Amino acid sequence: MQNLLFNFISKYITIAEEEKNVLVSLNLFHSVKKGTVLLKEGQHSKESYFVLNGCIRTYYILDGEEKTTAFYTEMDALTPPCVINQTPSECYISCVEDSIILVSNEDMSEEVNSKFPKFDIMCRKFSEELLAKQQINFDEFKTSSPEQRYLNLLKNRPDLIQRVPQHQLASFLGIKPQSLSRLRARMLKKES
Amino acid sequence: MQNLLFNFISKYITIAEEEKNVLVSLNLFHSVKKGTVLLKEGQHSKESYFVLNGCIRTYYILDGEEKTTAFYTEMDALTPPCVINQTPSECYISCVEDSIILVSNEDMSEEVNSKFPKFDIMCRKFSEELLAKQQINFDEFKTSSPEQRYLNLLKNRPDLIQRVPQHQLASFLGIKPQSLSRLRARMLKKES
DNA sequence: TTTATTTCTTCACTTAAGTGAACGAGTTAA
DNA sequence: TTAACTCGTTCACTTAAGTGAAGAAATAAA
Repeated sequence: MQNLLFNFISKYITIAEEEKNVLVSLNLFHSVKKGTVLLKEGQHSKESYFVLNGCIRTYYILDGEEKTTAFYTEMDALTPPCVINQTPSECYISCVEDSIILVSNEDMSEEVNSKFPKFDIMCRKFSEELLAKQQINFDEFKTSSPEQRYLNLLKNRPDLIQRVPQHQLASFLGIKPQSLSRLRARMLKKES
Repeated sequence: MQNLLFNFISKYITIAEEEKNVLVSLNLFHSVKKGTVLLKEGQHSKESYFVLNGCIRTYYILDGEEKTTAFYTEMDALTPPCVINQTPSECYISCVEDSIILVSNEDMSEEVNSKFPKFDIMCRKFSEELLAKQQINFDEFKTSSPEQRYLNLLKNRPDLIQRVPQHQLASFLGIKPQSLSRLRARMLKKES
């Protein structure tokens, strides 16, 4: 499991054995059960997450309704807005599946950065990459209809459609579960 | 005009006179006319923009139709995805109004970073902030209807509604110009 | 196993966005 | 000044998403 992390890091920087040991000594790995809520609205948090295995999701509760905004799966990283802004959280984070995640908090990352300066460089590269990815995602979402979004998802993250409950998927696509059902029925008809 | 930039930078780091001079010597300021296209689909670019005054927008052309995804106004910064990914651009950038913008390219920023190391720190802080802002924006967009998005815009960026053509605004809100007209008519009725 | 509960689908109906066309107001060009 | 164009609005019509209810299927709990 740790090798997954080191492979990931190697994409950005070269990492020595002793540096690996620094990371291991921090005890970052956590195993969390499906349904566990990692962050609730109103909470203060300094934690960032990195998914090694499984799936977590972010959502809001607006007018008593869950609005899912993102799914994070293998090798996805997530720093909730409330951590960066140092404000109480407006969103929830929970586990869609039993997952193995890496949890780091800001105080810790300062410690890592001092023992392991290259880590800082990696973080910057990584966050630049994230920013671009997010921008593209946003643009794609804005410029397409629910149906196109569903087709995009089928193409880019087909696994999600299998592993995530439909009503969460629907909300992720910006529609109600009933509309997603209809949309799928419509598409099947067209095919035949 | 340069003071606008220095004030902005001061929010992130303290900046000395000599450092200001390094920046000024780079000749970053450009004055661009309304309608000027700064970036076209297919182009390669290493340029980032910072708006001191005026308004620029990013858009895509899909099926011959313009899809506006963002407006950047005073003190907004923009690094197009193609610059980060080093791929040909998929989007266009053009000036909505006569504007004064700061144009920097990647080679230059390396030079700045070496002469002026604190700049790097600023960039990281700034890009973290951007990432969080973008995330919140995205979440807000996803969790609301066109009407709510319009109300949000009225609250958060009322100036945009005045300074930007309706059909660009509509596409920014994810709808057609006709629908925006209708939506506004509907809201006026409700008020009375 | 049986009972709840959650999840997904379907239906009828309402509401809002998409489409194509037409019109007037304002701007630009000839 | 006239003609061409762009822009915003309105209209009638189509299409798709929202809503509330109901039922089937799968999952979890007793």
